[in-house]
Amino acid sequence: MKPTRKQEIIQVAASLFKEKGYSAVSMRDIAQAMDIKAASLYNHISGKQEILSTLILEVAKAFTNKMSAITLETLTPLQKIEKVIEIHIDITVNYSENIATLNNDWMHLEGDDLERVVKMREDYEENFRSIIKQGVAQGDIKPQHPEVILFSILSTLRTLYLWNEKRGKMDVNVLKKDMVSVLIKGIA
Amino acid sequence: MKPTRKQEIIQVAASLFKEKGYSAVSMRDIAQAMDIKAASLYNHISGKQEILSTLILEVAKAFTNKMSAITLETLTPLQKIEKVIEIHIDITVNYSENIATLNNDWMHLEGDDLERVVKMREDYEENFRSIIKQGVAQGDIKPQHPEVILFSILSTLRTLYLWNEKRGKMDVNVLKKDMVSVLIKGIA
DNA sequence: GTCTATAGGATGATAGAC
DNA sequence: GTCTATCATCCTATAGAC
Repeated sequence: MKPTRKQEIIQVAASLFKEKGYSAVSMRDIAQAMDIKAASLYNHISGKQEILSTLILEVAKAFTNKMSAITLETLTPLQKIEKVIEIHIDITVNYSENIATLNNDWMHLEGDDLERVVKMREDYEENFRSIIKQGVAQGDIKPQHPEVILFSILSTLRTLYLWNEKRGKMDVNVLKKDMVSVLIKGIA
Repeated sequence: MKPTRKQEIIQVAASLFKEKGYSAVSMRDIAQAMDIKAASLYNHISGKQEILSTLILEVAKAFTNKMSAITLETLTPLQKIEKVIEIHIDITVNYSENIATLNNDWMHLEGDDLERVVKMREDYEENFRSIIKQGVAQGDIKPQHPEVILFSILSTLRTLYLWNEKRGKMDVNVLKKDMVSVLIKGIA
C-alpha cells in the first residue's frame, strides 16, 4: 500500500519526535526531512497538533483494544499477564515511534484529545491492576503491594521502545519468552 | 542552608522541566514562576543551557559515584544488584526532578557536556552488565539473556521518578524491600 | 501539491538605568 | 538584583500564485 502524503508526514514527524521530542521539532524540521517547504505541509494537515494527536491516539487505541480483549478471555491471571507482555512487545515492534511520543509528549495534547488519552491510560492501568489483584487473591501472585508489581512491569513494558537497537538482533518470540520469564519468575 | 539565587532558579526550572520538558519551558516561564522578569535570570546564570547541564550533571555524577563504590565492594552479584536498587531509590527520592530531565532531555545538552553524560551512562550500564554476567557465571542468576535482565531492571529503576505520588505514602524502606523482592524473585 | 511572501507572536539573550 | 527596552531569530500558520 502506498502511503498517502499525510501518512508520510506523520511518519517522518514521528521519527523526529522520537529523537528530540515534540516541542523541539519545528514544522520546518519536518518539511526539511521531506525535502519540501513548511508551508506545503498545511495542504495535508491542519497543523502540528493534528500530527501529535493522530500519532498518539493511534497507538493508545491499539493498547486499549488489546487490553480489553484480554480482560474478556477466560485465562488465569498469570496467563493474562503473559498475554499483556506479549501484546506490548507486538505493539512496540509495530509502533515504536508512536510509543515514544505517547510516553514523552502526551502532555502537549490539547482539549478533548488530552482528556481522552489520560482516560485511556487510566483505564488500561486499572485493568492491569485488576488482573494483578485477582492473582493475589487466588494465591498465584505473591502478596506484595500490587502497586509495586504493576509499576515495575508496566515501566519495563513502556520503555521497551528504547531498546530497539539491541532487540533488533533478537527474535521477537525469544524476546517474549525471556521477558515473560524475567518479569514473572524473576532472575534468581 | 539558604539556597543561593542560582540554586533557586535551577530548582524552579527543574520542576517545570519535569512537567513539560526542557524545550517547552521558556526563560519567561521560569522567571514568572519566581515572580521576576526573564532578563533578571541572566544576572545569576549564563543561559538556559547552564541550567540544563547543571541539573543533569549533578544527578549523573551521583549515580556514577555510587555505582563505582558498589563495584568495589566485596559482595555477591545478587547483593550488589540489591544495593543498586537501593541507591536508585535513594537518589530518586532526593533528585526526582533532575532524573526526569536526565531521562528525557539529555539530548539537548551541547558540546562536551553531552559527550560526558553519554559516557557516564554507558559506563554505568557496563558496570551493571558486568555484575549480571558474573552472577550468571556463578549460577546465582538464571542463564537468561543478560541484556533482557539489564534492560528490565534498569527501565523500572529509571522511571521510578514517575511514581512519586503513589510512593509518597509508602515508607522508603518498605519500597526497597518490595522492589528488591519483585525484581529479583519475580511475582509468582 | 508545492512554492514565495509574510503576518503575528514567542524565544534566548544583551545593554544600560536604578 | 531587578527592571525596561530592545534585538535578531525562530515559530506556527495563512494567502495567493503556479
